[in-house]
Amino acid sequence: MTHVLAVIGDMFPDAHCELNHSNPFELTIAVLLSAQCTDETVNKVTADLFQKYRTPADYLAVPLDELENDIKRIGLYRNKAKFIQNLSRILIDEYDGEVPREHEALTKLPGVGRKTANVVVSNAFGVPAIAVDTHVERVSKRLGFAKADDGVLEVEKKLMKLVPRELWTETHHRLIFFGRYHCKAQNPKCPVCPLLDCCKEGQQRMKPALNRKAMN
DNA sequence: AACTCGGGGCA
DNA sequence: TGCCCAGAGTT
Repeated sequence: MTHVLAVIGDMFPDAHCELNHSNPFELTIAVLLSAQCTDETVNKVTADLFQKYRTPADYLAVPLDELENDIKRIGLYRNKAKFIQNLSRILIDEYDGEVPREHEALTKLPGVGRKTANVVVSNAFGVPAIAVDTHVERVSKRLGFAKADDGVLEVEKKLMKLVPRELWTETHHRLIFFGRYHCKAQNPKCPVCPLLDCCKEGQQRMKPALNRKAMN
C-alpha cells in the first residue's frame, strides 16, 4: 500500500479537492451538488451560485423553483434544491447558521451522507478521513485493497487499516485522482500503468493483448 | 437490495 | 443516440 501511494503520489503530486469553495458551508453545498456528476460541472454552476447565495438564509430567501433553476445544469436538481433549503433551515435553527464540525451531526443533514461528511470534515476541518466514492471503491478493489463484494463502509475500514491516520486525507485525494484520470471505469490506462506489476486486475485485463501479440 | 432522481460528458 | 456518472433517500 505504501508503495502504491508513493507511485500515485508521483503521478499526481498536486492531488487535492477539486470543488471550488471558500468556506465549510460552500464546500458542503458543492459536495452535495456533486452527486452523480463531475466536479467540473459543479464548479461551472457554483461560480454563479456562490455569488448569489452566501449564507443559509440566502438559500431560504428564494422560492424552491428559483433555486432549482439556478442549479438546473446539474442532474438530480430537484432533490438537491430541496436538500439545500432543508439543510439551510436546520443550520439556522440548530447550529447558529454554521456547518457543524462533528461527523455525526453532518450525516444527519439532508443530502449529506457518509461520503459528503467525510469530504467536509477532512477538507474543511482538518479531520483525517477517507471518503469512499465510486472512484475510490473501484480503484481499491482493482488494486486488491478490498474485495469485490465489499460495500463502501467495508472499503473505508480496510483503507483506514492500511494507512496511518495522518495520511487518510492525502490517501483519499490520491486515490480519487488516480481513479478519475488514470484507473478509469472504462478504458483504464493499464498499458501505461506503473502499478501493473502489482495489480492482478490490470494483468488480467492485459492478457488478451498479450495473447494477440503471441499470435503474431 | 433495488429503485429513483437527471443533465452532462463521452463513444 | 445511448450509456454511464466525485450519492443519498425511500420503499
